[in-house]
Amino acid sequence: MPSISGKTIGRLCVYRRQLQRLRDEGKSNVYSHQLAALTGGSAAQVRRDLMAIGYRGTPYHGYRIDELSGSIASFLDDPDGQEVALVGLGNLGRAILAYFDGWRPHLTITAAFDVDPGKVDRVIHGCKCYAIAKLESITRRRKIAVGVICVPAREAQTVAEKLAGGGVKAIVNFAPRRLHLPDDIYVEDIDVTTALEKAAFFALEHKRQPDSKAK
Amino acid sequence: MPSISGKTIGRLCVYRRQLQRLRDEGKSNVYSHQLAALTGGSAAQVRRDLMAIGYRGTPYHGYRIDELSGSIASFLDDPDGQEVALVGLGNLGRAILAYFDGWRPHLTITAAFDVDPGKVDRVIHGCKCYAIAKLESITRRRKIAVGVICVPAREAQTVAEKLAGGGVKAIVNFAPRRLHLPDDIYVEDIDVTTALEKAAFFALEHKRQPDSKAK
DNA sequence: TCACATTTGTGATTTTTGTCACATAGTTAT
DNA sequence: ATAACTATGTGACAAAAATCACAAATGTGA
Ligand SMILES: NC(=O)c1ccc[n+]([C@@H]2O[C@H](COP(=O)([O-])OP(=O)(O)OC[C@H]3O[C@@H](n4cnc5c(N)ncnc54)[C@H](O)[C@@H]3O)[C@@H](O)[C@H]2O)c1
Ligand SMILES: NC(=O)c1ccc[n+]([C@@H]2O[C@H](COP(=O)([O-])OP(=O)(O)OC[C@H]3O[C@@H](n4cnc5c(N)ncnc54)[C@H](O)[C@@H]3O)[C@@H](O)[C@H]2O)c1
Repeated sequence: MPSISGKTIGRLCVYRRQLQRLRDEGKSNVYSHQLAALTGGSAAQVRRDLMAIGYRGTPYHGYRIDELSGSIASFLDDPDGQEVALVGLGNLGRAILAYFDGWRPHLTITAAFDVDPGKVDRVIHGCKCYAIAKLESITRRRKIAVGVICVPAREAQTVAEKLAGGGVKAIVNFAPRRLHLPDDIYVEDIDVTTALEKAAFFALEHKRQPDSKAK
Repeated sequence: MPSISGKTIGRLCVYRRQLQRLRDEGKSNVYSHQLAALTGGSAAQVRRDLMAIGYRGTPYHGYRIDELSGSIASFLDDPDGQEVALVGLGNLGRAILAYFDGWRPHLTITAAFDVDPGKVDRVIHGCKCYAIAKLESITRRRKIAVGVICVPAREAQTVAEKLAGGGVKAIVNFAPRRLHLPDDIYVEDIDVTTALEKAAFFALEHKRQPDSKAK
């Protein structure tokens, strides 16, 4: 079975976003090399990725934006929609809640959890905050399969286990800790600190060798 | 010249963070397989990465935590320290500012920029906010080489060009837009939306095939 | 109609990344 | 000593990802 790579999935998300933008601009067709320029890849890469989901363009006309968009959507999205649980309403958690508030209807953060009694039972950015103790029962009852972890690093593992216990199958983890979970649970780490340190390193390289053209 | 891969750089940052934690726990030595378990890689991977920076452990004792930590630091860090400029003090920008406030001294966010007159000239989370018009002159004068973009997507390209114009050499970009910049400027994208959509996809896979053991 | 330009789809190839496996070296126990 | 362990460093290998390059398809224009 020709399973599809995680990198391709990521790029498909990016393609789709750019397609939406092109459609808003009134375009109806797009070439692989245009999509490549917009997303920072190569034309061949784009074609390979689209091949993976079975959508076929037509030579000379490229891809029909609406069709391709729909093709990606039917590949990536749950037609019933998906709910997301977010744990930890600190600075980051609230920023994310605000950002995704009113987001596309098929993927919505519909439950938040925190230990802080000052946040529990309030509605924040359109999302009800529950006590952490209710996490497992609520995710299980509502069949929530996606979680976001925005709690301090020390709490991350515990929270991850609760999410897993509540039937969550995929987690976006902002805490700088490797989560130890059953193999069948997908974890996408977002490590802001590492990203910054990495950038700092490349800036430093630049200072160490003021000439090189390396990317 | 045996240039070092970006992936290795990223992992070195992660190793270092875990080393610090181990040291705080009073440990003085660590084995490659322990570091691997802590960071989610393999022991061989860890050894390869450390080989890349030239640090050598000793069989049976593994690596000395303080030495290795220092080795990584001297490889990654600017001994003079590095300043970072953050642009866009919205929800996300402020969360990041709060998070890195009082961070390790060698990498500090020391200047923030925004268009909003309500934020300009105030000090937020220990960081002075300047008018966006002053970006290029301030980064240039203070030789700031690292920037973080937290402005709305539509403004990201313009801001990126200003950063580049001010001599910034590496950028962490939170806006969901591919930045078009000279090749010698490093860009690290952090795409939260894609991360969430990707996680949602894998959760969905789970629902589509309730059996598979795939990671 | 036919030469020519443009773009897709994909086999072949290259480049990058990660893993294996084992010689080497340090440690312990007898 | 020396046998038995344990862990590193690294050449050889395997897997994954990206790129190349070209046949096939589509449109253009004389
Ligand atoms: N803020 C950032 O920009 C940023 C950047 C990088 C990483 N992170 C990571 O994201 C996480 C959150 O960061 P933050 O700045 O929002 O922290 P924060 O301290 O502002 O917020 C943490 C929130 O989690 C809640 N919490 C604590 N323990 C909990 C538990 N067991 N169950 C449920 N809720 C709990 C707290 O009540 C608080 O609301 C941290 O792991 C941090 O390392 C944040
Ligand atoms: N908040 C999140 O969790 C989140 C998640 C994913 C991506 N993002 C991305 O991060 C960026 C910021 O998100 P946010 O939620 O903080 O948005 P926000 O609207 O809360 O903040 C944007 C800030 O940028 C400032 N700004 C606007 N134009 C500017 C300019 N030209 N120069 C300087 N400052 C300018 C605004 O005054 C405002 O303070 C966006 O691109 C968003 O797509 C945010």
